[in-house]
Amino acid sequence: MSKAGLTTSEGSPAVMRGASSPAFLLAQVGAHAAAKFAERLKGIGLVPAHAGILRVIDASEGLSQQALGAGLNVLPSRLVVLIDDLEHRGLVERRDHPGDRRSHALFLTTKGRDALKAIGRAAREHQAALCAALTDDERTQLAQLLRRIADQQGLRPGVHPGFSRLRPS
Amino acid sequence: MSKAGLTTSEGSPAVMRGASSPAFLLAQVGAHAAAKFAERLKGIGLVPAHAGILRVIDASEGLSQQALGAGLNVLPSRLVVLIDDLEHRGLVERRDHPGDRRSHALFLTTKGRDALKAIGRAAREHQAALCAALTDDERTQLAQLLRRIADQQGLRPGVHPGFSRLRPS
DNA sequence: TATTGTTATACTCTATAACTATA
DNA sequence: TATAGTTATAGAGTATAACAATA
Repeated sequence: MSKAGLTTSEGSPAVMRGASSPAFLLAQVGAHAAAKFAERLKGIGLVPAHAGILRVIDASEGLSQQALGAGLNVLPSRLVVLIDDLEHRGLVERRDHPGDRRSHALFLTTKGRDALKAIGRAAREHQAALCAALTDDERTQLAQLLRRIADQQGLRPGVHPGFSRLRPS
Repeated sequence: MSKAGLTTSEGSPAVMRGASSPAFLLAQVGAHAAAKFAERLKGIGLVPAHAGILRVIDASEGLSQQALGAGLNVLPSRLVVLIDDLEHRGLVERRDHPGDRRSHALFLTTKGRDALKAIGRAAREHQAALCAALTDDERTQLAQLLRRIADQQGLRPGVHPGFSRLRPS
């Protein structure tokens, strides 16, 4: 008994005046993309922040938690529990830092590198599903446009502003 | 004394293998866009969900809260406090629904319509700032690519999946 | 005295469930 | 009995601040 039809697909007039602007679509599709990727990671038992951490440690082994947090824009207190997770699951190892007994040196285990590969597969599947509507050329085109926005806006490559606030589904 | 350089802009190798993929960029730039827009709305004293509510009420006045919630994917309990906000600030009015004394009919006040105009201005400024790196043609091009993804992914026009989890700054 | 990692606490936000008044 | 709106409660997640060990 829809008193006013919003549930079904009727041509809504003013509702979407701004809804087809690049800015709104960007936020909308971006949130969808992040949620879908988080959903896939959940299948591996990880959250997006875990993936970011594994990726950065892999890129520069022996990293301290301080440096890791700075690179990913994650607070130290939050890092502790995230790394605890990864360590308990045997993906990451905290070793003594040579020269500074306060800090830890972070390393990936073999299991951690396997997990990283699984994440890579999930990312590729995610991308294929997300961009199913586009040709290869169009995907490149889209990436180039987005990269120019990202550069101009001063976004650091590989750093997701919303690492914090992303949950699956 | 960066033990491992992540803070500054050194050519990072494996860190960003996937960081320039359309999928990651989409999530990254999308989150940035949403945060920036929320920041602008904060200047008006609103959160993104408020803007969505005003927009939908304007599109179909006399709406019930039920219908509104269905249209925006917002839970009834959450709607109550959001509409309370808007009513206390004199932007929205809850009138008796003719024919069903359980439900309310929602209307925009003059102040509410003014707020909507202010939101429109904020949105335009936001878009100009966000897409500063692109020409008009490129913005259209970007919007078209995003719209095709949105359609194929089954996203409803005007409905932001992350209306919930967006905070300014 | 400053810094690394850690722990404890408080705060925000969202969802779930109970409740009322109508239908 | 079911539904609209409301209220209350609990849960998840994050940030802030205090703390111990080391520099």
